[in-house]
Amino acid sequence: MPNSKTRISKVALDLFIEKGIKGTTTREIAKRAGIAEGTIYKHFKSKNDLAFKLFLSHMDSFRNRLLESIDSHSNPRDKLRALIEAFFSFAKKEPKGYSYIMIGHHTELSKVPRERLKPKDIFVDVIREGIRKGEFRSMNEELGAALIIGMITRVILFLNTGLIIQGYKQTISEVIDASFRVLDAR
Amino acid sequence: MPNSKTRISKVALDLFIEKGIKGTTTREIAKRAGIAEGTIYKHFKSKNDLAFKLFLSHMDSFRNRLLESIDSHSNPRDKLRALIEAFFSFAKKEPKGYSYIMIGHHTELSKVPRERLKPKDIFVDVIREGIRKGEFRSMNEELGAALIIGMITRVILFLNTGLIIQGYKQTISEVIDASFRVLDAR
DNA sequence: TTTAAAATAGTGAGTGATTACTCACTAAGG
DNA sequence: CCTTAGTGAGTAATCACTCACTATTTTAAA
Repeated sequence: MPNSKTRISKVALDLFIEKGIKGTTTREIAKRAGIAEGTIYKHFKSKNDLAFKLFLSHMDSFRNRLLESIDSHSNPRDKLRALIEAFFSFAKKEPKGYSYIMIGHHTELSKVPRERLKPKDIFVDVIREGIRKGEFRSMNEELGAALIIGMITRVILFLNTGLIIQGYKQTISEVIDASFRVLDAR
Repeated sequence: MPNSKTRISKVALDLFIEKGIKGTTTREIAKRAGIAEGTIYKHFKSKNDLAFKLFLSHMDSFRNRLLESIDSHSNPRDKLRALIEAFFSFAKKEPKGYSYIMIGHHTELSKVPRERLKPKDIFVDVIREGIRKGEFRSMNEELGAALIIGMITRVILFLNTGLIIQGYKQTISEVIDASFRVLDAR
């Protein structure tokens, strides 16, 4: 019966987003999940272990969505468009998971093993392929990924904080256009 | 003798970056600053007050650097170039201040009064002017600012974590070029 | 200028509240 | 019967902050 474990994870995600990891107490997690405090430690080694496992699971789920989005496409331009759409779609459909990935970026990402495929790597691969095929201008692929991911994440932040009021679809298509302007070979 | 207050601020900045605000204790601040714990409370209402005042002061100093960078220029393209250069320059010359602004973005920015001019607003103003003068393509100015600021901050993050290995100057000039490709009217 | 009073700066032991985590125990499923 | 799941009171440590006190600086009246 993995019900307790699931509830702990759900409640912890809410609280970690709301009050931060350090600002959330194990007592409150237990209370909201309707279980005893000790039960948390039957499933997780520590509060930090819970926070990290949660980060890994949402990061992997995000990365998998990005991977799925590109495997129906063959040329780099289509792949990039699909990646950007999937990025926005994940942020919209799983706002808590997305928030937690962004919040945990500073504290948790450094603990992730180097070999684990991260969302960023998918962008790097697509951009590299695009450069090789002459569709994208020649540049450092990591720099290209930074430019594109930076635009996407900051736009989502502005959308979520109400700074951008125009429609979601319109905004996504403008980000895609801007991305091609940044990357496309002349 | 404002020496104690200065030392508290310096040491707190280091610790807040290293361990987060919640993860830093007043005891440790006092110890590293070489003063008694009670002294902190002669200068700041609480630990959170210290964290917030620190955020405000570095955000203002950053914003002022951006403002200074543009007032020798008159056309929007030159202003934007100057803004981007000043952004990178601040991140390089005051890495702790810059780090703290980025780290406190989530938790502290929401406490800043709406009327206070923020770094983002300067980008919005320059982009708006560029659009009005026909130098930049017509678009939502907040969206434009999000695209440019997103590229800059993510590139700095990649630089700081060693993901981009190529030279600093080369990288800045590529970010400037990319920004013009995003904003320029054809 | 002298000096007394007031305000400010600094101290550090103390406090009550809170913390993550443990442990001896019970329950139950395979 | 043994492993796993769950309990919740208990614990030692730690926390931000206070307070009674001393030291120093500022103020301003004589």
